[in-house]
Amino acid sequence: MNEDMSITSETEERMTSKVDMDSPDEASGGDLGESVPLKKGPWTSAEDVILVDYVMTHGEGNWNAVQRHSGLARCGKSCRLRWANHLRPDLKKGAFTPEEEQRIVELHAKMGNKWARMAVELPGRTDNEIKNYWNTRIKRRQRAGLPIYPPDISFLVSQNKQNEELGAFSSADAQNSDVLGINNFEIPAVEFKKLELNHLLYPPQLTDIPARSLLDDPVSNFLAQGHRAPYSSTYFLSTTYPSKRMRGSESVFSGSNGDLLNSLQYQNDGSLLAQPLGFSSCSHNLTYDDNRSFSSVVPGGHAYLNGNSSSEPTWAMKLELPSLQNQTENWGSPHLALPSLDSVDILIQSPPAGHSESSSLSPSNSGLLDAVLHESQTMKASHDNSHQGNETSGVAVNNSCPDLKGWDGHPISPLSQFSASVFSEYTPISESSLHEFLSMTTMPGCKIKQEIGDLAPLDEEDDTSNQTIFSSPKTQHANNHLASKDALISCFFDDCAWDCKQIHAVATSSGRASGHNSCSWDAMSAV
DNA sequence: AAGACAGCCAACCGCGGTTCC
DNA sequence: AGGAACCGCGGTTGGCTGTCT
Repeated sequence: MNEDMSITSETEERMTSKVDMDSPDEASGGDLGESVPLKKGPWTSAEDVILVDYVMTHGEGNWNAVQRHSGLARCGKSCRLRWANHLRPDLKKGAFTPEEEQRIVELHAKMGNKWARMAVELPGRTDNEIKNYWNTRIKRRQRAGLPIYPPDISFLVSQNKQNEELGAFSSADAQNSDVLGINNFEIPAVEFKKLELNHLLYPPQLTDIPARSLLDDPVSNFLAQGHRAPYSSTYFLSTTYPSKRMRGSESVFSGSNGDLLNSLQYQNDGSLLAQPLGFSSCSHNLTYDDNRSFSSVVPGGHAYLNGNSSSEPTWAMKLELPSLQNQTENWGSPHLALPSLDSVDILIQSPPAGHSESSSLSPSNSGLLDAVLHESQTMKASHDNSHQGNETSGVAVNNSCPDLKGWDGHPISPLSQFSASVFSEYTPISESSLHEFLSMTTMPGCKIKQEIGDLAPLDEEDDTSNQTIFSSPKTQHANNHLASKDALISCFFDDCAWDCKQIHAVATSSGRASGHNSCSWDAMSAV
């Protein structure tokens, strides 16, 4: 279908093609002759053949030369896009599989709107595809009032966030640990320096605990659960369990959210070992009310808005969104009104700047030690405030959305509420913390764009070996050149080629892994 | 049957980073 | 050093299609 739609007939070309000489991009990128207007609109099969022929001959890159050398009346940018999104031989066609969808959710939780990076993790898929999928999905879910992420992913993200924060402080500003109240945990700082979502410090059993189970008896269930959440994926089992990182009795929740979590530790065999660690740096408390449900008392928490308890991970956010800044007062308002869907979108995509900054500051990131110090002080103040008045603010938050729905439409679980709450750990809602927030938004270094990949690229062997098949267009070309051009072109327009491409992708991957790079595309096409 | 609406997707646009001269 | 060219990314647009009313 995609191929059919993207390759227009000549008749359609006449109808839809248009010429735009005014585009500044083409003016800058196109080195064409004065008389050759650049075409826009859908590509024709003839143009595709020309482009494929050119790429197979000259390789990828230097896209503006395509027009010069092949006569294709397309700007370089358009050529690159066409190749990357439709003509590359390794592209996977068809709808996303459930596994891919799950992966996208996880990756988005980890990376935010880093479509290109996500595409690297999803072999055969393009950033455009993923982006379109996500945008559609997000709109649908928002419209339905559902959270963006399933509770277990929210939970993972929230824990990762805590680890990130601790990592930042433990290594970059260890002397400020007293500010955080972190005094007596002995986890080596190195564990925090390299954290990313894939390397969470707890085993899958814990990630898979159905959030709902906590509703009945949070503590005992939390300690004893071994069954799986409905959304738990094999991905978690295969990629998020860094056994080599699990030393004996390491803290599972190396973050700082609440005494319960702080008290949980895992042994190497995955069994829980309850041991209070005695640190609690966060500004909210976990409470266990008469309704036998957890409530996370936080000074703020936009994650609750619109029922989106599973907020966007903060490190995925950009900080320089004017619209976000405009939301500040609403966050600080003691009588929060539920935002419109549009504003929720903004909120989902852009949590409070101060918050984002918090999570963005890792030792490997930008070196903004000042910012770290500043936030240390902020956290200290927030911590103090939480002891003074978090009860009231927390109740307000928890009562503000009585009919929250979970990922699958079920009432939101207390665990996911907790997960959402920890995102908002330093989100201002009280007057004092609002001031902190406002001060953070104007502090130096506030315009950092947080990118998780930049934070934790240090331990890449897991990711690259497990997930990345086509790591880059350049390397892809190195494989492509092995293939016969004719066979390749025939595959492009052959409905049966899809499976070949998948096989090719797998074979290419395994070939690389084993040091065999000579997987022939011809051979695969013949399968 | 037909119009409205939403979903989907290809393509475009603008911007920022990098490289080249 | 600085400007131009190139490249890639993320956001947005517009057209097609399917579904609903």
